[in-house]
Amino acid sequence: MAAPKDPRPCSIADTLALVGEKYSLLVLREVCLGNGRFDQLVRNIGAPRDVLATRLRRLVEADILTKRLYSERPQRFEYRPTPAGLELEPVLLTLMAWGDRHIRQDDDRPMVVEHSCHHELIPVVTCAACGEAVSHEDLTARPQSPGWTVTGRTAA
Amino acid sequence: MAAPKDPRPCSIADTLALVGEKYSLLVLREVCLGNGRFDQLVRNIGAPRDVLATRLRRLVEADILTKRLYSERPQRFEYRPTPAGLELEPVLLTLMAWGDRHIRQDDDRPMVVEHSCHHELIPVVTCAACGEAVSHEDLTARPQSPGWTVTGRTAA
DNA sequence: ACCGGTGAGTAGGAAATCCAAACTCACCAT
DNA sequence: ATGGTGAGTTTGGATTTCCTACTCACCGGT
Repeated sequence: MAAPKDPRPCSIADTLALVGEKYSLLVLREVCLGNGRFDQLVRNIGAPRDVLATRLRRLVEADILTKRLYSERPQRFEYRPTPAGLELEPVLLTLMAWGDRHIRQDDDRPMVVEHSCHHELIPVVTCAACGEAVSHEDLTARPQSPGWTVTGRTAA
Repeated sequence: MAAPKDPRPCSIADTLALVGEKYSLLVLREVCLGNGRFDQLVRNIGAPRDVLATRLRRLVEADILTKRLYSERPQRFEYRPTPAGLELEPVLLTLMAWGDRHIRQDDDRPMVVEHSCHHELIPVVTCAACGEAVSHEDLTARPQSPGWTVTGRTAA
């Protein structure tokens, strides 16, 4: 799992090293929906139990999930998202919206999320500073470390 | 890659089936930065060449990338994002911001993205209808198909 | 006490993937 | 002729994943 060659330093790569393995983001989906028990996860995700156990260990270790005891006598645990885990929910929402748009262009979406404003949630990524929706042409990459060669719109 | 058991229908899972394999999103990162040539990708990502070739084929097939000829006589290709591919850029930005916040709490970010408003881009996911930043407590999941049991805040 | 059921995993070997390095093929430069 | 580059493919071995079955602890009914 270490560097095969010398990939460049990148927070995207580092984040994916934590949550980019198969099923990890689906675990987060379930846990955000409140389905945090092992057998629920197995059923809803369809992952092998051993892989799931491994993912859960890593996600707890990365402080994305916490393991909560919900029954003392037969020790039973439930996984819940930490604040850091909840901050990944926007990633899930954006992925879901993309799939809804590009994979099922018909209206057979398997789930709809409603916002507290009583409209269906259509997530839009905006710039915190100006509030505008972000589009590719408005972005300029500014590498902070050497090794980042960018051929496109790059500031000096 | 088919259903191992009966995972529930989900656009997150379907999208991850396209871009969730190892390196796929890093390929998209490079391509969005303008580094679309094979050897650049190998160097910048650090992936084995055969795996990269497989990923590129799948991403082209999924209409996330296109293969463009940039030199006739020695046939040379370059990969570029399609409109659908560009719509995944917000996912990358959100992952990057998460990593910057939670993995490197210090200020040694490897890259900063600047928005056309001349401020550093801090991506925020908002609701298209009301414009508010999305937070977990404001969301209600509304399953559209059977098989979705949600224990948390679910509308009837 | 016994039987079946549930929840949370572990064990084991087959199947699929991944990895690194070497190789190909087509072209250009010296 | 030799060397170099770009875009991959091949090869063979190391890792992971997958899936079924098993364990262990407990509970509920009879």
